[in-house]
Amino acid sequence: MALELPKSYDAKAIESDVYRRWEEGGCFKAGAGKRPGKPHYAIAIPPPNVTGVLHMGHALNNALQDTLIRWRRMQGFDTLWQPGTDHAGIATEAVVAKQLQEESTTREALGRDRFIERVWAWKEQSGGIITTQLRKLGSSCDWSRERFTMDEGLSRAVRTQFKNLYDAGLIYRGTRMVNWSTVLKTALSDDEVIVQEVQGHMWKLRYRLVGGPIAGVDEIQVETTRPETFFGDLAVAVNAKDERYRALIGKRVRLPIVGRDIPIVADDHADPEKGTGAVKITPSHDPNDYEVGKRHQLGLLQVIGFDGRMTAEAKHFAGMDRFACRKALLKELEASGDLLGVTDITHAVGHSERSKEPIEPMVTEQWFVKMGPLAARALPETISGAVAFHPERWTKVYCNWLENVRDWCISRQIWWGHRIPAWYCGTCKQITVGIDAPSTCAHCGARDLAQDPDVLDTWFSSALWPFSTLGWPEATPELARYFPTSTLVTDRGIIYFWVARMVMASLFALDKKPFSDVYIHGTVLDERGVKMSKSLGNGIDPLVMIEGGTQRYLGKDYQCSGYGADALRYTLLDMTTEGQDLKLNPTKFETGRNFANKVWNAGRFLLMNLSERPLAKPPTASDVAALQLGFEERWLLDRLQTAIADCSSALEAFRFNDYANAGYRFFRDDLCDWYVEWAKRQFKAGGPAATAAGTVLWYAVDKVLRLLHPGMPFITEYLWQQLQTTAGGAAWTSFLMVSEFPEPESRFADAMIAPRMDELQRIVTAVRNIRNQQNLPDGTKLTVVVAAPDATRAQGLSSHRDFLIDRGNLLGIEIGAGLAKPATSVTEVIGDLKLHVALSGVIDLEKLKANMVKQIAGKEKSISGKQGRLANADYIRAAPPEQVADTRGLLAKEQVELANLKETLAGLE
RNA sequence: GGGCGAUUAGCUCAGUCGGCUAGAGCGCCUCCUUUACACGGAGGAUGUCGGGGGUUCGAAUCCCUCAUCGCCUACCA
Repeated sequence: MALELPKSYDAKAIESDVYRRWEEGGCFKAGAGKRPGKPHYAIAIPPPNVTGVLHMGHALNNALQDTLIRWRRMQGFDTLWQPGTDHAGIATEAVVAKQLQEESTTREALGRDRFIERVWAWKEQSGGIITTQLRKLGSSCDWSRERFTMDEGLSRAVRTQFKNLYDAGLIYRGTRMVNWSTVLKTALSDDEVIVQEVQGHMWKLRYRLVGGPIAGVDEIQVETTRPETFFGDLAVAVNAKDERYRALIGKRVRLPIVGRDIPIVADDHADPEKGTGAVKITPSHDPNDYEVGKRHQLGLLQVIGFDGRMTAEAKHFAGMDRFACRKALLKELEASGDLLGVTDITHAVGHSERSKEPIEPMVTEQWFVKMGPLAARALPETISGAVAFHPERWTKVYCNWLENVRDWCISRQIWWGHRIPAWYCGTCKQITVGIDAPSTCAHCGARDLAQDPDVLDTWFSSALWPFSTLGWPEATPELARYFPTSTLVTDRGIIYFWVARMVMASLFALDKKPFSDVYIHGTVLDERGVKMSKSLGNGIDPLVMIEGGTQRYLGKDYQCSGYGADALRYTLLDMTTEGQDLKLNPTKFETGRNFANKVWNAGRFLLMNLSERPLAKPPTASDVAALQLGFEERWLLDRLQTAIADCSSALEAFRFNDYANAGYRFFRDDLCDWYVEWAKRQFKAGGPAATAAGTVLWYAVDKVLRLLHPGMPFITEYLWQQLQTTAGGAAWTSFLMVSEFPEPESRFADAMIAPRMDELQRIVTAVRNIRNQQNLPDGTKLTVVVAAPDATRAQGLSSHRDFLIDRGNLLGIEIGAGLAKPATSVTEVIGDLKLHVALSGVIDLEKLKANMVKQIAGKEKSISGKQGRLANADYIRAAPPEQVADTRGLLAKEQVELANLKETLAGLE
């Protein structure tokens, strides 16, 4: 069976089967694999939009979460990775509205109830594709606990939180200026507005003074980028300190075309340095002007309607789209001579994130959350470190936002979402807020109640996600067991509207933080450094990378045979360095594919050998310790301990690339390149040597599969299962996924061994280098003389004769103190050793000399640097003594090496 | 306007407390189809650590400054 493994790893052939077995084995369930005495570790997934499809950002986000949760699960923690999706109010409503449009109907024609039914139907039918896609990544979520923000339980959580906030005076209804989308016909929060730099114009308008000139002045000039708002002007503001206009304060100007008179008021909003120093005030359509209007009791005058068309106040422009109106109006103003000029400018304009059109600030009655007290409660959690950001720099960004937070507009004039649990009394006009629909008015007892038609901002329910998914407001066992959650893994883009609001919501609802650590990962960019997005055509589909297909990217088609989820995950982990952005292209995943293939083949090699030399059972540390271990085995075991420690500490610190690299280095360099090659000789030798090699190799492979598993779950699980069968066991009866993550075994650690192996490796490499340099084929057997400085060194090296002969592919080796250089030979210097390689053919002397000269130059540079340092009294005084001692020791070594090099060079002349 | 990040090999990036001749992957050059793997092995070449100044015995690393790129943020006169 084992021998039937194909030569190349084909992820497609195993991944779905492995995932199914995990699921059937209950491995994803909360608490799977937990061991006594271990704490809980929980992650609440950032719920993707139910309308969404998996993109590379999701792949990264979930690869990181899965790595963490698998690692903790294997460590025996009581883990929960809570999955689910978000109803994404405006986004989802827009999708269904578009469908209706294609059917030549509208949501209004359908009516509220039927429209919502329609959205649900759509959600049931095609929603949730993304959770299937998450499974293909290998995500080990507890799918039995999947939640949706509009589930009954979560909806109840929303109403409860709303009522509690309302009762606490932290939710209010008020008339405010909000961001208005004329396309979506709803208010938007600041977060749903994206500010874009656009090319625009600044027009200068003339308003004439009423009643003739004053001090020789008969007009006032104002500038605007939005002339159509002028119909709503209720004043012109000037600064009281501005000499130019002081005499005009209190006078009136007449608006052209409409002929309405408005006052000139003094207000600090007018900056004498900016523009003409006089500002037209349109309280209904500009946030600043709204404030000015309030200060001077100017009232309101809406001239742009909620649909973006001009109102009756715009005279003969009424009914015209605001931008068409602008154009027509400018013509008239120009004709009347009231348009004094136009300049091109670049300015920042807010656009609706969803529908893209410019936002119109509008004065409307909306629901708001009073953020000040919530923010004040949230700040100390972060300042104290109870909620810690990684990388740490986001702490400042987050705190800064909390300190300057503005009230949050939470009502949306759409239908898909949580309807605001507030009822208006037809009798006393008062508001009754309830978790369940009240039958009578709480104020007057009347029965004619009408519920507020609006729904809540999607982020209101998202803010409750870490605890609403656990059953809050019920005191469920899950809430007691997994809350607060442990780590939140997310993108910097939603620190404000999601992370901060979860902290505030959680502290308010439960008086507990929602999580302890927030890991902010980078953004996925294309190879040019531009953020990936569907509309730009620079996205890379994770599923195409996993399963294969054609990837259209930056105008070119890439054929991908399917790298597999592990390759995708490994590559992403490898690139995840402390929150830096990731520049990707479709071939980048070869990194992971190649490594996965290497893992596959190492597993194949072990399986082949175990099938020839079966062991009674998978080896434990004690089994290994009971063997007569050779130097090479002890070296491998020592390196393994380092790898285990490095992987663990990297994951503890959210250093995903270090984790990936520590595993890679050990696997590729130590295990494959050195130990496996050595083991081949041992297997050939047979007997106890073969048994020891097989045992140690299995032990090491078992450990390294565990180490790699959180990052590359499929291949490691599959190989591990194959290995279970080689000792007569059965596959799929237990799972690597829920078995123990390695911990360092101190009995296998030996600090003396690595430097010794390092020297042997340098000797072997030197021989290979000479072979290559002299244009000898790899297979050429060579005879080597190692001249050691003394008998002790010679003796020490002699015990590694077999290793040197095998790895250096030598015909013979002679090791001794002060051995003479053979007649025709090439010499390489390795520290205090001289390595003479006997050669029969023609020796390329020039190459040797050039190489020697280069080495000498490098050595001399290094030596003179150290000599200079040691000659410096300040260095001796200021540097730590160990440092100085190290420098002295290294210098002495290098001097011996230099002498050897020079002698060798002289011998070549 | 304010804030943050980045700038290290041809490309993509590591480099933790300032300390040994600055590393990896890809690409490149040479050799090797050796019974785990050519998605491989062996060996090799490649650096003004963005520029300038400073602190220090010592700077890729700390400070100042300039430049370029990116992100976030700001009341659209």
